[in-house]
Amino acid sequence: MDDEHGETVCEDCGLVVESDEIDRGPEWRAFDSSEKDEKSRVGAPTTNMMHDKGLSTNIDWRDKDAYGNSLSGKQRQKMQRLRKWNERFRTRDSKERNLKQALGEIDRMASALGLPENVRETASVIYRRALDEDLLPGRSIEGVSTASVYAAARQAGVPRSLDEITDVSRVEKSEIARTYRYVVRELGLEVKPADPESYVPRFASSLELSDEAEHRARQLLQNAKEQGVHSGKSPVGLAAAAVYAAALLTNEKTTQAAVSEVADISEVTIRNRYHELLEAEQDLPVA
DNA sequence: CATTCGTGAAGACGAAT
DNA sequence: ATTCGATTTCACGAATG
Repeated sequence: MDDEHGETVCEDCGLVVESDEIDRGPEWRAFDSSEKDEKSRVGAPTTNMMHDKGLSTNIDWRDKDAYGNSLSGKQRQKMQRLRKWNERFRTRDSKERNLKQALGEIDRMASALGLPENVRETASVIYRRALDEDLLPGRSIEGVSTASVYAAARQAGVPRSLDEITDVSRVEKSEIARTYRYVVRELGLEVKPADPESYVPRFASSLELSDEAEHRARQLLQNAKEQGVHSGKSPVGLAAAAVYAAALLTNEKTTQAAVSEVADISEVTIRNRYHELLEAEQDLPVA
């Protein structure tokens, strides 16, 4: 194992057997200590991202015995056969293969969306449950996978909008929404309405706004929350409006068009929302 | 000139029936 | 399955700087 390059290299011949495809780059940013607590996690020993939870037998690809000694020719051939059979058992029934494919999709989409690993884990768990409950018939693997990712991201407090999800998925938005609702209902999943604040960090950093502006945006949202200004309004729109309003208040250069761009929200909606936000701000004493 | 603002019609969505 | 009410979006023109 070549730790420096993250590659698995055959010690005998130098052949690179497997390059590490896992992105080890920063997955999330913590903007204050409370958020850090929210986002950080401690690695669990088992993982649901592998179709067998990583618990099934794996036969090492190296032709070494437990002590690291090389194997004789006869033993090598024997090991080859064992590996082959082991592989067959692992992907034996259709459910297992189904899972394998779905988890691959989940991983792909999660990567494309820059979602942290714990979200992929959650998505995997959700999919696994859906499969166990026989929710699959009549629905595509892709659709359920996508719905799982969507649900997982929201549960983890790092929501992605339906539009963003749609971009990386191979199924229609309407189908994702439909499947998502179905899965949530059938599995009794608890998904609170998305918190507008959880969108703020992403928008703010995309627009390269100062930390101060970002903080203002949060204040505006909390303020609005207390006054119940938001209800039935789109959380994304609220977040976008708060970011825009905060940029104005801190004299930073941004346009409605720019915010609208990164948030995938129409300018009109931003206009409507940020008026409401500023009104709410005036009714309450500023901190 | 770019950006922002307000309007009314049209589409999308969820809830209720 | 359809209807209804609220929200969002689009397209436009006007105002602001």
